[in-house]
Amino acid sequence: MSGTLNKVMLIGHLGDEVKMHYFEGGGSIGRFPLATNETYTNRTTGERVTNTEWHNIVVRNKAAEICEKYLSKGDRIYVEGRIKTRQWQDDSGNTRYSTEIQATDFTFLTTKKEGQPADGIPAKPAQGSAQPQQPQTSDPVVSTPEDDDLPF
Amino acid sequence: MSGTLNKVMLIGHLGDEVKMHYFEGGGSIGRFPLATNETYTNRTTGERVTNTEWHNIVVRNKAAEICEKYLSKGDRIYVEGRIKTRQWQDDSGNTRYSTEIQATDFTFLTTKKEGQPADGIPAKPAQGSAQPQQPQTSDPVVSTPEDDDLPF
Amino acid sequence: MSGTLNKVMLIGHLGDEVKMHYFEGGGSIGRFPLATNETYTNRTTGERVTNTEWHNIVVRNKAAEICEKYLSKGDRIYVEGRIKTRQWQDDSGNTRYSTEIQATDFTFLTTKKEGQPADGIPAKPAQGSAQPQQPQTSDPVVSTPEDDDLPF
Amino acid sequence: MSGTLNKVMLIGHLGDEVKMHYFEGGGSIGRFPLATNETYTNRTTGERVTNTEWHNIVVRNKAAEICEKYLSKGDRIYVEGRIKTRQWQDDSGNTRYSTEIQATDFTFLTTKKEGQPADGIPAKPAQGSAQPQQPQTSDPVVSTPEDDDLPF
DNA sequence: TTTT
DNA sequence: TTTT
Repeated sequence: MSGTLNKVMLIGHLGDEVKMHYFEGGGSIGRFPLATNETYTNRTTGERVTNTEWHNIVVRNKAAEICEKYLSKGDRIYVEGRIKTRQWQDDSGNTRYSTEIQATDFTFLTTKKEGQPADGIPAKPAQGSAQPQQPQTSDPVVSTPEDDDLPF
Repeated sequence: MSGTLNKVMLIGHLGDEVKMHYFEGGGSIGRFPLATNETYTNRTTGERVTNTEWHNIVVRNKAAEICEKYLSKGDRIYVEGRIKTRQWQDDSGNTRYSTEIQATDFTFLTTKKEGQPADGIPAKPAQGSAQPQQPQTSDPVVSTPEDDDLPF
Repeated sequence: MSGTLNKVMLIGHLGDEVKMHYFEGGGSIGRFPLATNETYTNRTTGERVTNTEWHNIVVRNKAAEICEKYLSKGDRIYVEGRIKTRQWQDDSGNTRYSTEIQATDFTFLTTKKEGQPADGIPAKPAQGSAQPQQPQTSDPVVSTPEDDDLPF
Repeated sequence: MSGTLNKVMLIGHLGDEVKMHYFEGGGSIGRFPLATNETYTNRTTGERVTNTEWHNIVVRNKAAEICEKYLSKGDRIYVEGRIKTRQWQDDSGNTRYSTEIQATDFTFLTTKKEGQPADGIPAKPAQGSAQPQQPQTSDPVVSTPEDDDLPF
């Protein structure tokens, strides 16, 4: 069942700090809002209008901790991931939907001042492999291994 | 205001027919649900589980009419677009959110039997340009020109 | 060192069979040409012209073996990867360049007839992880783990 | 003729200034090298190695002029486009290949100091459409209209 | 030839 | 060398 693709690529600015949530089993999840902009030119008035789109970014485990450590409100980041719409029942019994971007890769685009890794963070955290005698290639982007996903 | 990117790329199957809506000014909009799949292997039980993600695709004007004409429920399509979350107030006065994919490009991936264009639809419909003496390059994908967007 | 992105996404048809090469250490590499098309409308003559672009796809290890097993000349596939230009000296001492697409993910788009996996191939081969009590999420696309890259 | 996709997405730094070339018919072309990085950890020695990949970016017409005006060596940019491999015969009669990225969209990622548009450049230059009474939506990224392509 |  |  497949032959499908669900991919999102965003470049935007953090609208707030990364909010972490830690689980008993040792896992963690980080969330932050990301803003992208779109510009209109109203054909009637000729004025330019900017619309902001907010995306709910979700990162997990080591990647989440890296984000929390190095990202701040206002920073620019490239995020790659997939769209996930969760649904739940509200108090009135209505089905409600919430769409998130589950991040799988990201790259920091804000150049930080001091001894901060900005871009140069330890890529592919926790990929945890050990094949001797061969170089391990890692992306310039930080990838979140599928292996340590949590069950939600 | 910008330096941002809001891009979605999906390959999936139509969950229903394209539903058209025509406007007085001559514009039109088409909507259809698109399914992408994700596969889990439950680590405890070892069984494989498939989750389906549904995306609300929105196409406009000529592109919408092409989709309505050539796409059917079950067909596979590549869709490129941007994420747009609209909000409105429900009857109880709560703010509700609905996330759509506003398609900017697409390619039909289902091979149709008869004299149907399947892939070979007239690309870049209504791009409406006329620069003489030079070949017009057009993408293999159908692009929806920004110019004929409607105000919503 | 980074903050960069090198990503290629292709949908095309195989121009030939997957050619495998096996290494002593147990690794393997598969290569095949992939065709994408672009359509021109010549503005002077009004005739439509199709240009074909050929991409050199390179897949490694388990992913290569899956490709060899299930892909044939003419099949359609989605390939995600990165651009890599290798250079070498030709017989005349000139520097020559060859650009390849090193595949990191792919999805088969040709629906196969019989009991062939077509889409439903065992995703994420060899990701080889073992974290108990949690479901392993895997993409609908087949990912080639970075860990088993070979040194070239 | 199609159902194919040829898409490249890069974030990198300019290795040199934008080199312009103007044609008699009024068209223009801009070229610049773009660097992306990839990081290895050599499994034997444990040392981290950075490999740089150079991409030949080609931009046309108004987009080229915007690039020349606002981009400098070292600047970071997001480039979207397609892969195009050109071939020609060298002096020895050998067929030689050169792979370029024909840019279709881009976004400046370097924040400029002074009154420079950096990100806020006039998007969608020369899209040249005139549909009254409706807002024109334009991407945050600069798009190069297909219409003014030149015949090479 | 870029960047960190 | 693919596909429509």
